[in-house]
Amino acid sequence: MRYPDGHKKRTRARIVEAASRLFRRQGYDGTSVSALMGEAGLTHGGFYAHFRDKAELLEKALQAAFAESRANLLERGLEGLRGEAWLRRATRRYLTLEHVERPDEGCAIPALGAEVARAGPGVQRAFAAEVEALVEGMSARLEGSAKARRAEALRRLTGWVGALLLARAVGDEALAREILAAAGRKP
Amino acid sequence: MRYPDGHKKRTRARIVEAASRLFRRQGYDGTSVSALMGEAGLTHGGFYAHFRDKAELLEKALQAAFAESRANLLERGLEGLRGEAWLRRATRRYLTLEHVERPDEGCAIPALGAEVARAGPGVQRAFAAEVEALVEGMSARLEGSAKARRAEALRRLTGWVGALLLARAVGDEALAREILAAAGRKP
DNA sequence: TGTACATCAGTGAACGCGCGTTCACTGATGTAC
DNA sequence: TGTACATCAGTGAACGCGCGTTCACTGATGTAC
Repeated sequence: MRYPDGHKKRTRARIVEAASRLFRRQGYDGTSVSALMGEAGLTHGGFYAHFRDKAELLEKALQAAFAESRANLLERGLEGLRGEAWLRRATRRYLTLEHVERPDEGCAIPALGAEVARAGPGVQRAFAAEVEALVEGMSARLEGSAKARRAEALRRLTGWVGALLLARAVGDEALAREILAAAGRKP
Repeated sequence: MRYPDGHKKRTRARIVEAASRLFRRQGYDGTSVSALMGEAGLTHGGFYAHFRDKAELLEKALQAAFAESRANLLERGLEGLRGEAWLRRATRRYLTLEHVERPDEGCAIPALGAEVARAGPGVQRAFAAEVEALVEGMSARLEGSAKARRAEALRRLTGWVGALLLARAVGDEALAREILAAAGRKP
């Protein structure tokens, strides 16, 4: 081989990371293959040596984004927490103005959910599997029966996601703050 | 004039209605001027006799969609209801599988929120004004202090929106049902 | 009542542009001898 | 150690296509006389 072992693999990872950020910031349709290859320090032609098509990259980019979200919500200082203690800290971490303003480093659901809803079955399956993994992780931190924990995980996640989506769309910092605060309140 | 009074106004309304449905179903970027004029029974060239550009139409289409949502959530049999009675009925109306499967007749927030977040200030201002009107209407149906009512309206709305977005994106009817049920639960 | 004209909503060809994808090629490197 | 060669990740021109927008034109109608 002319390149050291793992060279292509690392390039591929760079493309996935660039796509993961750009798709969340500009949308999937709003990000050209050219732009994302440029962000990874490459030209557009080489793309198809790494991926079948742009949709396949979306699957990989979603997986990368969800891995970040799971780390943010379940790890990074939140490892030992359970029940209300975990929920309070995770909620506070999700519902921030920084998260509203930096979609490229944030949760993929508010950023790309609507486009995934219009995507092909491969993308939707990949997305659903990532959601399942996140919900599983959240359930494991909650208390009560398995059924109640899963329902609460889903309910909390959808509340977070809707708040972020709305806070971003109104384009008004004061209203965004109010939305985050309302969504973070006790029931 | 060669056309009866109000002819152009009615054509314009037809374009707005077609756009309102198509944007929600296929996204703003995913709907061409040609496609939406065709849906309104016209050809693409006439578009600019009615609107400055495609973004201006998005504003009008959002206003039309929000008017439908306010009617669905605040009227159409829900006029006299207050507090828990209204909330239960409105929640049941929003969190349905039919709403998941028919975005073109549904709420604009899960369908277009992410694209509005990336749109210009005109679109965002129009969107924010419609959200304010909806939240105002919801607050008026709730009980407690003005502050508490507004916070609860925002919290409920974001919960609904997130549930619909997630239920659509997973592309799996069973999981979608579970998400809707979890989001509709009592806290 | 009948005819010529002015109006203007709507048509459709054309514009420059950027998209996703393909493909013949390049050139830096590891290997063989 | 030095040289010729094979490899293949990455390049960039080219493809057909559909986009948003412009603009000269059309033709059905209301109005003037």
